[in-house]
Amino acid sequence: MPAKTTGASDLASSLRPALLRLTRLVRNQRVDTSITLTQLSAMGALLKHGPMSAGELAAAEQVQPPSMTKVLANLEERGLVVREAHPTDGRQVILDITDAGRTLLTEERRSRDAWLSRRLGVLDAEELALLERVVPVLDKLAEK
Amino acid sequence: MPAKTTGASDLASSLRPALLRLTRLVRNQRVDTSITLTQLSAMGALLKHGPMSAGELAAAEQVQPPSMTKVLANLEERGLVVREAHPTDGRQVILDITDAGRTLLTEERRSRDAWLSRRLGVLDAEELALLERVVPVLDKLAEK
DNA sequence: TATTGTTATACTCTATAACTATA
DNA sequence: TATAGTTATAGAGTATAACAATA
Repeated sequence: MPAKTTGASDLASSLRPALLRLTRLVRNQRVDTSITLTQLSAMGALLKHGPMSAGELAAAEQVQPPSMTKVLANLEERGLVVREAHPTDGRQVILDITDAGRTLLTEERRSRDAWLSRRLGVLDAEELALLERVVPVLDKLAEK
Repeated sequence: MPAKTTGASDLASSLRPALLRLTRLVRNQRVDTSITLTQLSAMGALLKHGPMSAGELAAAEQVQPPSMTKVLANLEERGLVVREAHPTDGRQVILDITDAGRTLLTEERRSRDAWLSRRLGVLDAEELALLERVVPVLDKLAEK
């Protein structure tokens, strides 16, 4: 008998605190304190999905536009992303990651991954496989 | 061929932003703004594991002791948890959830679960089963 | 001395409301 | 008028450092 079927409500109740605690653990793992997990994630979205408007990026990252404005101001100041004018709509701002951003993202991921990979070491092969398969499910859930 | 095996490093890279975004979505779902997800999670830990010291609770919740002090001060003020003296160690403070805390926790879970359960509706049966099985894995990862 | 918890302080993250510029 | 983004402001969440009380 594989995985007893609990209700969606039970799943919700157990998933919520599990996400909260694990995210705290991951967020506090500040390898290089000069860049935060939030900034890293925004840069990662640009790298993964390509250039997009500030509004689109805010939506993709599940934050409100003013929050993204702050993140972007910081990233632009450091030359990690660039703002470009939208070709036809003067209101929109198109963001793209720079080469410096790509380099930093790669380096940061390497050191952070080293830490998380070590944590992942407490899991057995079956648990790792399970976790791997669930990542797209988490993405789908957050997509809205 | 089920689930191509990627490296632990790739898994870390994809898991991190997925956790961040989904937690933002869940945290911002403030059904009743009078209590926060952090407070709810602390009460949930007391309900699940029984009375424990402030330090133990901080460790279980993956926060530093001063952060937990703040959370507990708020919860105690509202009569949702109680502080009791440790029988033999005068330094320690033992926390327990009150009946009022239990009641509020149950109600909050109901309304929050209703929302998350609706979100879970975008998943198919296989994805739900997968998610259910991964919750203990996330807990194990966060346990440290 | 070492440990438990609290106080003091500060920074990150994020939100809502109000505003500006463009459509 | 409606939309995209920014500025202003505030609150939640969390940390580190310093302290008090007890072991």
